Amino acid sequence: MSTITLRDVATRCGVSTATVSAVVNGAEWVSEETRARVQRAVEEMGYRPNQFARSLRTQQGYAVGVIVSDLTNPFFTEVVRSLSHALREDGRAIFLCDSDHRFEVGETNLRMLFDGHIAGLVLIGDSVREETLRRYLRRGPSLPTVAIEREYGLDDVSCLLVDSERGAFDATWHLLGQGYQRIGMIGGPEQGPGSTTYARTLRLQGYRRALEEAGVRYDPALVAEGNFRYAGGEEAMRRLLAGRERPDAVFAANDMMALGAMSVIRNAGLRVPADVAIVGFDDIPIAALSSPALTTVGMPKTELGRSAATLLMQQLDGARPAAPRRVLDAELVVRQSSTRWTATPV
Amino acid sequence: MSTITLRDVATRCGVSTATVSAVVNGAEWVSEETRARVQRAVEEMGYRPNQFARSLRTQQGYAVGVIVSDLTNPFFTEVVRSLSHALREDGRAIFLCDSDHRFEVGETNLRMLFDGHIAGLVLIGDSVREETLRRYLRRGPSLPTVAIEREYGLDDVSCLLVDSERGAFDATWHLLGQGYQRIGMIGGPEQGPGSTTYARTLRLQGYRRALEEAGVRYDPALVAEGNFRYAGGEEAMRRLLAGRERPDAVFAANDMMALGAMSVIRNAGLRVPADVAIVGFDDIPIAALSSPALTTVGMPKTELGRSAATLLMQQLDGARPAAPRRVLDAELVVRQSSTRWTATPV
DNA sequence: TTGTACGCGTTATCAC
DNA sequence: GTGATAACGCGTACAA
Repeated sequence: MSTITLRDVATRCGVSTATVSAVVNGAEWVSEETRARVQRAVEEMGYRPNQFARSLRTQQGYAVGVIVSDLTNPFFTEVVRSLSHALREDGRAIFLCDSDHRFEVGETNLRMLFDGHIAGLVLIGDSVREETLRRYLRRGPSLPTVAIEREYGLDDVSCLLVDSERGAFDATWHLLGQGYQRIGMIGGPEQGPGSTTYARTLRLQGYRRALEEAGVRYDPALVAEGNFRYAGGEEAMRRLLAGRERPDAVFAANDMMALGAMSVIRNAGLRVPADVAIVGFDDIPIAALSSPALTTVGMPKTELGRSAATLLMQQLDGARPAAPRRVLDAELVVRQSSTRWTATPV
Repeated sequence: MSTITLRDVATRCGVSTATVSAVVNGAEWVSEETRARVQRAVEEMGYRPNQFARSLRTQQGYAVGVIVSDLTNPFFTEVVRSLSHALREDGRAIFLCDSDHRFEVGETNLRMLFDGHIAGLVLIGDSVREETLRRYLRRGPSLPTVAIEREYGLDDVSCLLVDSERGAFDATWHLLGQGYQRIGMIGGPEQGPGSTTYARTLRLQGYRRALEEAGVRYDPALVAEGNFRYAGGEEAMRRLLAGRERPDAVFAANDMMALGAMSVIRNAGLRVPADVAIVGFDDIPIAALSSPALTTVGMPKTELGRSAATLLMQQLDGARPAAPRRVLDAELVVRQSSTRWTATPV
């Protein structure tokens, strides 16, 4: 019942541990004959290499650390899902951490991951301050790292981003096209976690650019700060409704907040989209299910996960990434929550 | 830049590695004075124990493996969140795997986890066949294992369950009380992954018991098989609607399916709850947001995660668990999707 | 109360 | 082609 070691296989085959190790790791220099013999023994005895011993020796882990800012947000789980799928194919395990939108938690996670000697790191969302990450990364030979939706000014971190500016522009433009006049926005937090995501900055910019191009004056009173969570959307929407002149449309920087806003609007006795239109961002599965169905900007979630895995694996294979910064596209998905003049759904 | 080892700290303090090790691991026998000195050196030098070396030596990992059957289902993420939170407090990392409702994937995951030498295992949902689990568990000294919502007939696996029978009974009874006559059900899969969850069996039983106690004949034609996913709910509902006499209420074995069913109902031009009422199970966050808001049976998600962590940690501390089987309660949450006679929401 | 020395299972560097 | 053997960093008998 005790575990089978390299040595066990070696003695059984009458070869040395070095040889077995070579076979297991696919080294070139073993004769075809012994290779076959060893391979068979490995199978028969059910030998599995001890990762601890291996990692201790090679000074390099095999698991990939992943820190995600909110496991509760379907956008993130979708990305994680696709990421973990791709990584599994490569035989890599995932240390998953949820930073819960808090830097302290994210940084605790980071410490745990480094203590566990991971092979690579994927940061999804805004879980860790740049300064902290830099400190950790400096400690050793550069750790393959990929950031999703957050740009770090560190050479050896490849960033996987989405052109949210364009998406936000499209969303706002669409609202303008529907005839809405006072278009508000619920943005991300202006400080702390989330504030430095690619998403926050660009979605605000896109919104402003659309207004500008349409010749609509930008009114700061129509922009409320959220926190990318449902409750934050509710709160922000309440502030917006309490304002002097309420908006007749709202673009929220993500779907969770959009849904929160929607509930507040309806609880206030207003109708979506007749009284207030609403557009979100991400296209999480619920967006299509809410009622009215939520117009939103679709993020390439699966693609994000898959690309991150690819980027990471390239780095793991020793290649300094050719393009350490990659930008994907987002696409507007029009549903009922923003189409004023069409019939209400059945 | 090279890593600091136990020995570095030892020489710096002029003590032996054994002493440092003792301090780090909180052994009793070190004098207060040296302890302080060592502790300070540890801090100053930024020493971090090498987990690989430690685990290699102790033959025991520090990470906990978690296999969840569907990361896309908010019920599971909620449980994982709470679990990982509790485990982080204990300084344990989590290897998270998504089995995607497929045994092959789940079992691949299991293999990876065992290769990684985890300290404990948590199975959420139905990811792994009992037979497979038994095989793995037999291989070594018993690995602390907790199963959530799935009962395994293995001595050293503690099972954390929810009394779904009662919840399902309540749900069905509630529908009967609302005056619905032909109450259908969308259940879990009858074979393969999901079929052996606690949830599937008990929710069906509760449904049947309620009918029975109310003196309503059980009609197999009103029960459709689903797969715990949104699409499965849609499909099952389509079959139900295509039946000779359509149900006027449907109890779905989880919320994802309930939501799928709801969309099919509405697309068929029927109204919820006027024409067909619907009740789900789990009380995932979307349930409250859908429109009409979904009546459902609330699972103690946070509690499940937390309890699993506790159970696991007890086992990790060497205690054979007192109650290897623990059953929590579920509670009916009545919302609009099942209340025929009340006004429709604003 | 502290130090010495060995072994955990691998991989890498030699010498054969 | 293959086999000894020395690390990798830590925990822990056991001796002092």
